[in-house]
Amino acid sequence: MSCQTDFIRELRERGFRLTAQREMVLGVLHEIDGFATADEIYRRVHTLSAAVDISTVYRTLDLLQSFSLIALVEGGDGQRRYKLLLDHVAHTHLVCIECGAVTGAGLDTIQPVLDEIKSRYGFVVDPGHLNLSGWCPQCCEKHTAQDSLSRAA
Amino acid sequence: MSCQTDFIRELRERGFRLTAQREMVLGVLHEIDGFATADEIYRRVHTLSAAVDISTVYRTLDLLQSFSLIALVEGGDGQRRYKLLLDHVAHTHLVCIECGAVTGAGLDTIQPVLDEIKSRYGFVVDPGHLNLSGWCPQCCEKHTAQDSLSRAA
DNA sequence: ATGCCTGCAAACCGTTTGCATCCAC
DNA sequence: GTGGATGCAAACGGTTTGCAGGCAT
Repeated sequence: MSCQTDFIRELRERGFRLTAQREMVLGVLHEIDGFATADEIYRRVHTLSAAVDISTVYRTLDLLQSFSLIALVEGGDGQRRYKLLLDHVAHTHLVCIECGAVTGAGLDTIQPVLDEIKSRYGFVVDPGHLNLSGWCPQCCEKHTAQDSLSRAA
Repeated sequence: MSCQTDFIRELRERGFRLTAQREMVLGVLHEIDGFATADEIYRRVHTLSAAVDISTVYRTLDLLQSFSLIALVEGGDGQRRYKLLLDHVAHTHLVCIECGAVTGAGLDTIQPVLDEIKSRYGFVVDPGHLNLSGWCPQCCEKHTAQDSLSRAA
């Protein structure tokens, strides 16, 4: 896996050590191939080896983040969700407010917006946090149905 | 203030009561006219009347949210920030990952992106959560300076 | 008078941290 | 052997909740 070798190379270069725990966290992230909470990652790792602590998961996630190997979104429910960045292309993530589901989106139209933001406000949008909140098709349906109900009441 | 009357009307209509605490929270939100954490709001309210609890602030914010009178962003620091929605126009907010500062942005280019998302993914972006994370001009400067330092090391 | 709303305090939960031990180097 | 990494457990901080008393209606 290229991210695996990336990770090991980064570790070596910066003088960090390669441990079984770090390999397992990375493996699980790769296996999930999408956003997952620290707890979900922890539980997956735990099935591989019971002797892995949640704090180690957090510390490894911090490490991966410092290597820019993962993206994170702040879920509306107060939990952070992590995802392996398999490529370094800017991806947009659509985060559902209701159910927390995250969908990846390839948007051709987003770049001009980012350029506009940079030139007008000097604000640099982080490609690793390119997230938009709203309602996924399923919840959107429920939401609008609810709205018309409460409006009728 | 129109939001004040909106609020009172909503309260009356839904059978809720108008209390001094709720008025104070709304007043402070109006005074701030930008994003603030629950704690910041609490402290401002506290100067007006020492006998107001943080839990009441949270409960009032929940209420305001259910009335769609406030917007909220999940800060990168784990704190939520709230803002009175004075108009119902879609505003974009630029949230700094480093310092948590929030800047409002009027973007002409954003609408085509939202349309594209809706038509391609059926995902409806919430105008109240239209936030982009990244680095504000100040932190951006620090960040890039740090990067070149660590790269040099 | 009624019951919604509040203050208080404790619980909650995701995340972080201190420290003794362990193991990759 | 040495110091970075781990597991354990406790602390932390923002947010939520249960409950008895208070006040808007």
